[in-house]
Amino acid sequence: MSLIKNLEKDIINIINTAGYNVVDPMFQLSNRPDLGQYQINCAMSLAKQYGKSPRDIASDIEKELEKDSRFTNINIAGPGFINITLTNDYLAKMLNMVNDDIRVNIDKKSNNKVILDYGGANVAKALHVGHLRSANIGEALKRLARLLGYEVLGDAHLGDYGRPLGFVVLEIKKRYPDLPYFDSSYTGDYSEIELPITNVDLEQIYPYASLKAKEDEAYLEEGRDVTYKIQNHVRGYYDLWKKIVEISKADIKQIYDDLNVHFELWQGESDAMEYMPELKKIFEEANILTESEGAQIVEVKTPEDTSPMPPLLFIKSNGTISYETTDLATILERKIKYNPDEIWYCIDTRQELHFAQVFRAARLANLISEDVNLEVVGFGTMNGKDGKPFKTRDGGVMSLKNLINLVYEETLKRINPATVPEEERQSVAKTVAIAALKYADFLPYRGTDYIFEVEKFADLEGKTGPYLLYSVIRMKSLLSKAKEINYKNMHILNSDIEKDIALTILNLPLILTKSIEAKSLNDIAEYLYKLTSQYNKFYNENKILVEDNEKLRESWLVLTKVVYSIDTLLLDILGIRVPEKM
RNA sequence: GUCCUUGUAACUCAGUAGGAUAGAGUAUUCGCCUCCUAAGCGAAAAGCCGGCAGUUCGAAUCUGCCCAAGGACGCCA
Repeated sequence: MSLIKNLEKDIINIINTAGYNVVDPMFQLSNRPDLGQYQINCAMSLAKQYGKSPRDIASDIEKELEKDSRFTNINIAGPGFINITLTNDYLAKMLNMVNDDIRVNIDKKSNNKVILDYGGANVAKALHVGHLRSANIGEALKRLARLLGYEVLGDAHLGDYGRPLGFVVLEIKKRYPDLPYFDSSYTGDYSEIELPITNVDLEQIYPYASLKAKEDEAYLEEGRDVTYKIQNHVRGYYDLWKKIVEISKADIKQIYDDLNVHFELWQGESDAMEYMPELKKIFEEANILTESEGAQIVEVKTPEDTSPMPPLLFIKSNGTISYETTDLATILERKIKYNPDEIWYCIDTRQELHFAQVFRAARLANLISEDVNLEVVGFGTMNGKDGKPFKTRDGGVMSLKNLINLVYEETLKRINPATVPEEERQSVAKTVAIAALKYADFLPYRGTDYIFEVEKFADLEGKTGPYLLYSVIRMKSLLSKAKEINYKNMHILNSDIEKDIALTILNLPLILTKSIEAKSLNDIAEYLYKLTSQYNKFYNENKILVEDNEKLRESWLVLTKVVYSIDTLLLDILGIRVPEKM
């Protein structure tokens, strides 16, 4: 158990000794630092329970607290707030423990096995700015969960199936009718064929084809036929589809690599297809399929529902399957292959109803054990300044590549030539640019929509990714200059700002716990800024390396080292890389 | 129409298991580099927390109604 949680436990015991039974003492960092470091707020709520005045209760608790040598400056304020402060010695002692082993500042949460579905990339379709959110949050959530004890498998769950891909293949057929893929007499090996199409072409073909399908009935019909051929593994068509997936996947992987987003599993929707027969059997045996308007559906509405809950379309009236069914097959696939305790879906909140239907159908069919937690981790939409989903000036969606490039141009201008060698400028600028993007995306709570502005992401000063990188690099540089100095122990916390830093450090476990419970990273992003800016203030006020008082210098170096290690730990959780210099 | 989400400083956002004086960044104004990276530090100014009522010792936070914006609501994924 972490130091801060232990402290809380001790305080519960003290309150019990004072004669009051309490589960949550409401022990927290004070928002009135002038009165004390921490506050205990339970006296007011205990008042009703015990029929006494809150101040009397606070006074009883105060008497017990005073017996504990770790606390000082205990006082009661207002209706019954108890303010306490830790002694300097005790605070320094705790910081030494964190310095010795950072694990005393982290609480494990669970050792459940989780499959985390994030990314949301579609084959042959450019990643756009909205994909940043899923990739970012998903990856960070995975890293956070692992730190707190979970075993997590990240799955890209590629959109590689369905009619859009049929249209892409159709359009390629229109443009390159002589390709052997469309020659039924061709008997050679398709894998040896050079396709005259790059990912850039695919990204252009996709919107063209889907627009044309909307306007042209005959084209639509042809597209359906091609889709059917792909899904039934018709030679040539199926092979071309595989080739497209391959080309597109390589490109998608490259961008994810740049973003420091890595998947353990690169399953696609198509991989779940082999589980369809078994899925159908399970649903038939569960006897929950009914026919409606020519389709096979599962009624998932319950009498308690007050909100819209349409039936799940298991098999569409034209005999094809819906993406609800694909998601159900994927649950089955995951159960068989990985047997997880939980499956988390990091998806746009607009898809929540869809997943609610899928989860209900899975429960009705007893597809997966009742103990397995199926959970949606929804994130908000990136909107433009008009409050509508973000579009570029020409009405298109801005690609993630373009956004990265835009920010890159800004960071490149600011790389310090005195510290970064010429040959490293570009790679450093890219790392800084991506840090700026990712951090800006983490700051708002995941569930709410937020307004996308290029200027916000390209901002390099203030509460930004570059600020954090700059500060961490400065700490690292300082520590490397202190290599010759033997520093091991924190002896003294000399000033208010040093104590503030110490308190922030000790509060880390609460932030991590809150973050994993909310499955949001904004508290971690906020905490990083708080800790780092407190440190920068301290850094600005003191000249550490030239300090004559050795005990003080040693303490300052320990403080620097602890802040540095927490910063690097948290940046790594957010999937933000730190360059050597900038 | 039904349901969900949101409304906090000029802008973008935190804060919502009720707690003391509502925070941050940006933008604005003013200070700080002979010394560990100034992408830094400090200061000032900026608010009827959408509105009205209620619950409570105490409400940005909970409840009700209203106003405004966005989203979802069976054969696209």
